Amino acid sequence: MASKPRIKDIAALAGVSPGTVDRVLHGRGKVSEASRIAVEKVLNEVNYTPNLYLSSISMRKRFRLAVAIPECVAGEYWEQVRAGILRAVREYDSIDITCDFFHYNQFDLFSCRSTFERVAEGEWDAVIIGPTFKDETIVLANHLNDTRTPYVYVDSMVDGTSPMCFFSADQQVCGYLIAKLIHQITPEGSDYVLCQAKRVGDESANNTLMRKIGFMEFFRERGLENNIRRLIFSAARPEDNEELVGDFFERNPDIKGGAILSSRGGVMADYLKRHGRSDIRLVTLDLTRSNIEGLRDGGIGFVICQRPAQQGFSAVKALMMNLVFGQTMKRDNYMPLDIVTEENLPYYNDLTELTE
Amino acid sequence: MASKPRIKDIAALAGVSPGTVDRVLHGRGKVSEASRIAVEKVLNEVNYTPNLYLSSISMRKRFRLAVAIPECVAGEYWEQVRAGILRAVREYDSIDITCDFFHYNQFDLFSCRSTFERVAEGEWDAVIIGPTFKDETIVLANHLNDTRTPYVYVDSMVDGTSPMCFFSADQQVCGYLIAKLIHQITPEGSDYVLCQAKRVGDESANNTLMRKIGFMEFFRERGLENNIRRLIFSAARPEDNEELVGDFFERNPDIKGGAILSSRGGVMADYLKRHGRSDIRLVTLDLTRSNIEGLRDGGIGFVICQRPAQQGFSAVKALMMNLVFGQTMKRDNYMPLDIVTEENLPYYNDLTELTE
DNA sequence: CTGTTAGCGCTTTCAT
DNA sequence: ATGAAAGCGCTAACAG
Repeated sequence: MASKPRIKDIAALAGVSPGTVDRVLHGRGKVSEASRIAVEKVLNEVNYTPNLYLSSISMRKRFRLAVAIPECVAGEYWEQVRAGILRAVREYDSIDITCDFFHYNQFDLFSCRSTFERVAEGEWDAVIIGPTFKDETIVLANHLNDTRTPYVYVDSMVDGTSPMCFFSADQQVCGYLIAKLIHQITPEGSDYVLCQAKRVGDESANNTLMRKIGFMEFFRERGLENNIRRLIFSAARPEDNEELVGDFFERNPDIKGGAILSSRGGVMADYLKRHGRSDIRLVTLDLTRSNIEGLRDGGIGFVICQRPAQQGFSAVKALMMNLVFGQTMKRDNYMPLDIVTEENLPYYNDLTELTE
Repeated sequence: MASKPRIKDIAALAGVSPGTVDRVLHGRGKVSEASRIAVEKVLNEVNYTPNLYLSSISMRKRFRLAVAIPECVAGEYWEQVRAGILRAVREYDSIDITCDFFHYNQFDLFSCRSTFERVAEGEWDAVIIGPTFKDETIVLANHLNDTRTPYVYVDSMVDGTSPMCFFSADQQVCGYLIAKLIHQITPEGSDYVLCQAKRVGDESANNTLMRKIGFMEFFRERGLENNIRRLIFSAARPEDNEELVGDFFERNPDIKGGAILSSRGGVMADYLKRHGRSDIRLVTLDLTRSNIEGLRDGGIGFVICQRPAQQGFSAVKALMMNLVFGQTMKRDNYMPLDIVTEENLPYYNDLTELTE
């Protein structure tokens, strides 16, 4: 057999018609025991793999995706998720997919609620959700369960729901890793500051919490938890920090390292730079525009990247694999936590990766 | 227009037949000026994208790939490249691709030469090359140029040839990064050892050279080049190292960090572990089985990963995009240099990544 | 229950 | 030069 076996070949070998083979393959329609066995016998001998693109075109199917995620600010996290989604949709261009975006204000519960309600009103073949508010997500998830619409999460899992799968990073490990890195690049006996951006709902609260747990775990293991200071700063209005943060560092002269367990590291880096505190090393999260700048000018030592674009890409791919090709994948999918420095930064486009 | 426009739709709009549209789209056959303009006008208005899988099946094309790479040892670099290639072939299962592997002994020039000759004898639609010996690669590349067979490199570029593209990591940056990491995790004023595995041809020589340049560059920038010691050890026969390496560390008591600019870090880690020298931190290359072990038990601090599986995957994808879909991509493709620690290791399967 | 047939979108051949 | 028609592999509707 030079080329790949086709349904027609299998039919001939089994002494039945192509129609029957199709029925056996997909378990649809009625097939006599005898034919089924004959076909299955042949299938076991030849390694048949269907041409899935042909199959999807023959079925004349269209796929309507809804994407419910926070608003996308240029150069920030969710825009990268969105870019990954769009890339995947383009990659599956041969399949008739359309993709409707529903963005909500991640700092506004009511915005999330009404957006999710609009999503629930539509008819979708599948939904991608970027969860921020737990309760609203559960409502939407329940609705999708009722209507038997598959859905997947990006960025985080929401307990008490049953998505087809989710794409996220292990946040506790993320926090632990940040702690380890900041500890490694500072002198023995330093103090550390754990900075938290004041803005409420900046991230899915649970994610930040898990990161903090991992972060503290590292220092506790080493009996260094007393070297950790806390600082709450304003991401929305950096000018408010001048006094606040200035006071803080004056009172804590031994601080040599800082961690920001959100994507707002750039704000701190900027402050330190303006005040000539290049002795304080920072580690933060996500390759946002301002963090990239911080890496480049040395204000930030390491950035941990959760591959947002790949999360979006994978979400679409997982749904397509399931809807079109009937394939299932494991539910829990953790992205690598990329450690990005000034040196390897140029190669982490997170988008070119997906071209492969 | 609810659904995607088809050739038939375009034909109708332009007042010609589907056959003519196809001719215009692909510039094949003869088409009158008038029809061409009419069709192009419509094409500019509707955003036509062909269903490429359908197209490739209609053309009844088959693609035969040859893959000429070093022998694959389980758990080592080239096996991961191979896994990525196989994954991609499976992903493009709907296209009729076959893939023949030709493995050579990367330590044996004659093995490489005769293997490449066998590749040159075959008829291929495209070839993937993992170069080790420069001259033999050039011979093969020239032959492929003559027969107008597209080829791509994985692992490294070979100057003086013109592949369709290559997938590699920037080796100089890689060396620089290793230097930076080892410097960061060791106390101020340490000495460092740059270890080199004795085995000839262990890597494409040029790769190792570039890494060394990057490595030294880092220390030179900081005026620390005199803190670098050199050590040549045996990767093939670890037992030879007992005395050799033991002597070395006795004569150089201030060494606190070591770099191995090949994938053989595990051998050194093993030595240090057996001799209770957990104070010496190591950084090395590639997620081989033994390096993974070293990361896990703490003998190795960081491993830099060049994403071999993704290189293989991308190589196939690039060729398919070109052969089947007529798309071209940029020639130079640098993989990210992943910094792997004990913590993020579990998420760097490098294969699950490709599932996306 | 099952074989036959028409059709999916794209390409190619063959008359015209 | 160009339209009509057949074919690629797969599915679905329709007879029987």
